[in-house]
Amino acid sequence: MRSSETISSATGYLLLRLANLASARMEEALLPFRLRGRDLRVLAFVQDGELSQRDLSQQTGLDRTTMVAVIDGLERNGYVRRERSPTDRRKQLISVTTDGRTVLSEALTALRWAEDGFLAPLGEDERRQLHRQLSLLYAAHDPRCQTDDTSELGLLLGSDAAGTRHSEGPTRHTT
Amino acid sequence: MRSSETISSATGYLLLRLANLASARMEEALLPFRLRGRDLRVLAFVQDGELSQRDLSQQTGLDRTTMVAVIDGLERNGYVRRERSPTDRRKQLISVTTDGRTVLSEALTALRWAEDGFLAPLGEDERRQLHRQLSLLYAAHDPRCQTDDTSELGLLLGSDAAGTRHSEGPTRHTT
DNA sequence: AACTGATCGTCAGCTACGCTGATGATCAGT
DNA sequence: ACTGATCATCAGCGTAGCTGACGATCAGTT
Repeated sequence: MRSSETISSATGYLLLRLANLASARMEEALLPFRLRGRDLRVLAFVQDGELSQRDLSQQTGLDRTTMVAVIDGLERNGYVRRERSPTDRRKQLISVTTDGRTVLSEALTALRWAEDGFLAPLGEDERRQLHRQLSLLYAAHDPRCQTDDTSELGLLLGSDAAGTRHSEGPTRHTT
Repeated sequence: MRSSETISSATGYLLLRLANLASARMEEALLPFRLRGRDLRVLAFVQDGELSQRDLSQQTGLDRTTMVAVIDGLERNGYVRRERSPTDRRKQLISVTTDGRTVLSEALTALRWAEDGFLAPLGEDERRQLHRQLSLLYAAHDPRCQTDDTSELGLLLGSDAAGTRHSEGPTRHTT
């Protein structure tokens, strides 16, 4: 048995390597827009309404401190604006500018091109299937999409258990 | 139209975020083995035969300089050995130790546990489908997995073309 | 045998990322 | 007015990956 096959055939491994490759392509596609991947990610959510940086952090999954830098960049390029919330002056409400809206739209299009290229090896149906499975999995894992009762805890325990208490499973006696 | 839906529904986006989540779990699962994700990745390929660090770099997709550090770590833990090739004394042939073999096997098992947990939200069939699509896509993109006759060149051109010529697509006049 | 160009491993140094912890400003409740 | 919590921000840490350079070694040429 070749162990490389063992690991190459692991779904998680495939996921990671493919994400790497896809990421490279996407970054490349976004280059001319002066946007990094995470910038677009944030920008896309900004357009949904007047959100605070905190909100954006949670929605995008980025760290709150990272968000500062991202917004800085977007603001420097004139894609978004910072405004203190009138009701809660601690918050910075982030709003997209017309420039930002334009760039977002163009960048998303460019991204789709890149994505299409990346997924080209798959047929129409396979692509749809892939998208569906990924969506399901993402919905199940993203804390943002959880119904409040099941809550993060339940799922974490449910699936993490395999990882955390693997003292029952494969153990490693730290020599 | 909410643009967050636009980007959240992008397959590439899902791929990236899921890879992030999966990666965190896998790293966590490997913790007790004193292995990082990339360590295991390398270790798995080491077992395939006596490969040079150069070979490993290409196979795993890691940088040649990164490989030095990875091998250093693996060697420090006694999982692999460095030996100069007798036929080409520039090369370092990396071979796995019995300790390394044991750890690899255990770690792979732990990884499967974690993976199962992560994929739990999907049904049996969905999981299989997902794995299949990912495999296909990976095979199409990874230069290493190409059948030797078609050769790296052919498929690279075949699939890269769609991504490379996106200059035909939406362009951005760098003002 | 000497010379040239290429290859391999290694190292120093740079850049970028994400995170922790602390700080000042602000809010909500008492 | 006081206390505790929340928000944005900043400094700093550790890590990852990459570039560029270097010595050692190989293959081919003369």
